[in-house]
Amino acid sequence: MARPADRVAERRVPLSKERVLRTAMAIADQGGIDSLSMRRLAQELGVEAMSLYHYVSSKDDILNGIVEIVVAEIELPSGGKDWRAAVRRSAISFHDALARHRWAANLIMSGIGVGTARVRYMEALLGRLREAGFSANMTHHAYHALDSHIMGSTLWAAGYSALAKADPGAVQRFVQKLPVADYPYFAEHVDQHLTKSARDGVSEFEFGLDLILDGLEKVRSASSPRSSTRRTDRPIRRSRRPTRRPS
Amino acid sequence: MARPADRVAERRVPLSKERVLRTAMAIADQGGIDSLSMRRLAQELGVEAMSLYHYVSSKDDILNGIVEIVVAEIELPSGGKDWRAAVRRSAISFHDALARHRWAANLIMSGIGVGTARVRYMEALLGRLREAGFSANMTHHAYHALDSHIMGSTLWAAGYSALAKADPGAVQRFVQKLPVADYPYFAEHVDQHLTKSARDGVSEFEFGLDLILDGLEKVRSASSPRSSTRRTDRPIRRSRRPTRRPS
DNA sequence: TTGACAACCTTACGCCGTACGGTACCTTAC
DNA sequence: GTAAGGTACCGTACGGCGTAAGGTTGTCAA
Repeated sequence: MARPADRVAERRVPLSKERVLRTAMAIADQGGIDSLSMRRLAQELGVEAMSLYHYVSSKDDILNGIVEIVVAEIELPSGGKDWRAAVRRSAISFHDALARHRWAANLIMSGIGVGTARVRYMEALLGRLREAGFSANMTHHAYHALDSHIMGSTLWAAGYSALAKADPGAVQRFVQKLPVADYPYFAEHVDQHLTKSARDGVSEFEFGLDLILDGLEKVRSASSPRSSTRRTDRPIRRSRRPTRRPS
Repeated sequence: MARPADRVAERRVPLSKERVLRTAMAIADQGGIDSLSMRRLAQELGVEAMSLYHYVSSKDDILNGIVEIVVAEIELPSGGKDWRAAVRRSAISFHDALARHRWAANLIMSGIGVGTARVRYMEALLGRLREAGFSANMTHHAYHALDSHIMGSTLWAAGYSALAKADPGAVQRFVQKLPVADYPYFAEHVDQHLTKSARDGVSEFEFGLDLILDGLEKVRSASSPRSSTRRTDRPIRRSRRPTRRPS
């Protein structure tokens, strides 16, 4: 087809895993995760689908990769006296990252692999909690309470906004169609979503987050009443050596 | 190519939307939501794929339908004085329903339609909160805090157990492979998941749930001080009752 | 007997992920 | 100069997916 000279001149940016992942993210950001197919991605890169397999091992590899990129965007909790403020900021940063890439939360939750960025985030948050005086057990619970809230909250918002984007006005139509007399509270709730003024400036996410943080602080101060910060009463238990047979 | 007589004798249970949905649920329960395809479902019913379209309008219709069935399994919060106990029981019931059908949480969160069972559940919970003395605004926030926690918590557990089921020992191998010295807290966290004894009998889900409920009760009793003369404001202890539910 | 109707099937289209096997170009060695 | 080998990319094909369009069969009322 094209003469060698043309082709040489044209395609001298020879792809890379980085570029593949960035483009995949862009597609997912724009058209949703379902619009990301190998063929579509290849097309975007001016290449055939199978060529991508020189840089990634499968589509799952791509999905893992773009999730890692999102997780890497999260601001890790800083050190210092105020554990609450540090954790709060990190959680909001997490929330924001997921809001920027609405497909990410669903991917994270659907049993995808844990990459280095994810481990680093968890390590930072867990460490920050331990450092603040939480016991190992309490830290475990605190982590999951925070993580659940972040994920659940963001997933809901993502689903809602996806629907609102796909079909604006669908919510109004839906609520007008149902017997309001039978579901007054539901109607009220939907109304609150439609008229943002009712939400008094505090997002649903931050409200729940503060609820959890307040509860945690109470537990923390109750369990270590006088000690200021470093009170690692228990040494960090090493992960068990292979007591079981290493496969 | 069976003869007419055979066919008449054999297939005289002529399908129905109910039967289609039940079978779809069974497939999803057993092999995960990805294993549910129209062809597979039809095969299970001894029928061709296109025949299903006489009972459902699309695959999404099926997904909506099975989600509704799951939601209908949730125990609605009962009336009475103790709003906290009522909401708590309902939340745990929700959690259990999602645990029985691990694909459901992901479907609910991915922008699927809201059916009557879902509306009924929301109405009951919202109404119960209002009745307990929460303001409209507070009820809105409380609902989302609870919902986020239930969804987030269950989604995480679903993903984790799906991975553990698909490849038992993957977690151990993963944690042994990473540099424990660099990620001591992460290693500790994983260890806590592997040795359930560390979890002292209170599930991650219930811990977070009680954190939220305690926080809500505090807000409630602060905003309506006179109505809290009942004994409901007991100290923040949670009942140590093990939520046993043989599935 | 006829004809309407419900229940179910056949075929086909355009997607999808990816296994397998090329081919074109670049670098390096002789 | 030329041959070898590696890197980057492409063509073809397979089995699966959801579903549009239309065909066939069995049942039953008129």
